[in-house]
Amino acid sequence: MGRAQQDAVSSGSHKYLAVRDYLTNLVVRELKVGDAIPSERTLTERFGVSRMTVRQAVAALVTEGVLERVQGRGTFVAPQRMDFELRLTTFGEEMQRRGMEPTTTVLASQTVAATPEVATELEIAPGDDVHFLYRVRSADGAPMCIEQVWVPVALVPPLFDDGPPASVYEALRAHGQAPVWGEQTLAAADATDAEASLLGLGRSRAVLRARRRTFSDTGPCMYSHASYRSDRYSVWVPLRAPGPAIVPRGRSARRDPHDTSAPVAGAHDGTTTEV
Amino acid sequence: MGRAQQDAVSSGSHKYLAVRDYLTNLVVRELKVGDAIPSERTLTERFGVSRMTVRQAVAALVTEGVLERVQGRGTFVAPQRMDFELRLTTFGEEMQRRGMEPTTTVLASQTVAATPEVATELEIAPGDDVHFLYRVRSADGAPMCIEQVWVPVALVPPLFDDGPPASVYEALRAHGQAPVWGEQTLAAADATDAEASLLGLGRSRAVLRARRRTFSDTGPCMYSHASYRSDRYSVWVPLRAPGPAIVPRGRSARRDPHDTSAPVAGAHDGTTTEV
DNA sequence: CAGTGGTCTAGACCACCCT
DNA sequence: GGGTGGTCTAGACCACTGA
Repeated sequence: MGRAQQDAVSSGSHKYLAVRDYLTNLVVRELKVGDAIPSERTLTERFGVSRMTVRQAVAALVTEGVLERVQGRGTFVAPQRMDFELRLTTFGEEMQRRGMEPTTTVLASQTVAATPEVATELEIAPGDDVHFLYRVRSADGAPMCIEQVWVPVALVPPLFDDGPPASVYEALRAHGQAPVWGEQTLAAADATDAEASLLGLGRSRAVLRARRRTFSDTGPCMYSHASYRSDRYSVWVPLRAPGPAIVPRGRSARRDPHDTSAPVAGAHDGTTTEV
Repeated sequence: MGRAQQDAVSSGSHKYLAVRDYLTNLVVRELKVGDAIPSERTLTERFGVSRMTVRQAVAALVTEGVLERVQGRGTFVAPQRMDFELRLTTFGEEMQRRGMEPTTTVLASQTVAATPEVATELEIAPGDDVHFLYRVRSADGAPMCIEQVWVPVALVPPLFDDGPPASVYEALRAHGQAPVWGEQTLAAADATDAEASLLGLGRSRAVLRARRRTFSDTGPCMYSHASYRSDRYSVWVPLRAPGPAIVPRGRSARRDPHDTSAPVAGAHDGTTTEV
């Protein structure tokens, strides 16, 4: 390893990664929003690399939204993005970020046979065993939502061995099925009597229903229903201007470049009309 | 202009744009998902440019999610993204994409004084004149949602000169206030009597409420409320796993690189708890 | 004016995939 | 082995910004 002066943050073997990590640390540790980073030519000298290499590092952070370039002036720390997607977080994490105390009442925790709906969403056979968890989730002592969760037993047999986990996502991570992404459909609905009673609803019977599929590297790992009190919960969504969509001509007979043997999801553009 | 053989699609003066546009057309017109594009070295020869230039063009399309590179194999048309954000579209566009016939009943179209709420959202003074449009929007003849729209008169005085426009977004575009992005809060609610009657609700009184701010280059250009029938409308949202956020140390005293004199939106992560 | 990022060249070697 | 993308160099000129 004849690399002598290399920055302490050197990561891996690629030079642009060293530069990128240096910049990342700079942004996290020293700079404020609006501050300029060292110029590309400065970085070129400091790291002894060519300018294209520096630009590759900077470009990566620009793509991530961490930096922004302004021609003629420099490259600056970008104003913090407001998380341009909903995050795949647990109820507990979500509440803690808001400074609220999450609590949970478990109504049921058992193994059941997958209903057709659950089986479809989890891409398993109807009747297959699934872990089932049924909970009321509260924030600062007041009921916030009712949640039903299904996880294929075949995927993670010992998921509930230590009793119902406080966080299913945590449990999945611990068993090598870390959630990677998800999709969720939101709709308004009238609370059922059971929901109204569990949530302590008064006159207002409207609830926000979320049906969520969570995916790990290997496919769907969890399906869940949640009904939120409409007076305590809303969802913020950013909207992007529709660019002139660039869409390929059709599906090729060839396989995917990666062997994503699962069927490719069709076009989807956010809103859904159910007729 | 001594540019002789240049591709017919040549756009602007930059070479990488010519390559990018060539590839865009290729994807739109000839290729299917999973097809390979010409190799980088092939493009190098075909356009008489260096490889870095070709890579810049390809990189742009990879960033957009149109292409994906696979080392050792080639670059391929990516499976169609399922629009990883809600789109900023008009009601009409939305319905037409679903093959439904949109119709509109205008209940009111006038100039009114901004209420405190509207003024706040539009960043104008309470009492300032705003264009106001109040409509019932239907799909295939059945009421779908009720919509109220406010646009500052000072921003686009002649907006309603030709009567209420079929599409406010179109009208804004025509008057140099093209919508660029937006933000929207979704919540469930119980329909008011007026809403129930206009939407033709039966027993189900739940509606999905969307409060939306739409921004043009210069700031907020439109504020709107919409109440959707819960039995005909739901929203699909993708969920990304929370990455290790890279966050700058704090706000700099300096001004933004661009003179975004509007205050920077605070951190936001999708869900909102209203207490 | 000097300094910045934006574009571009004409090569090079490497890691990886497929045959 | 031959082709692909991934990384990298050491320059160059341009467009734009700010003093």
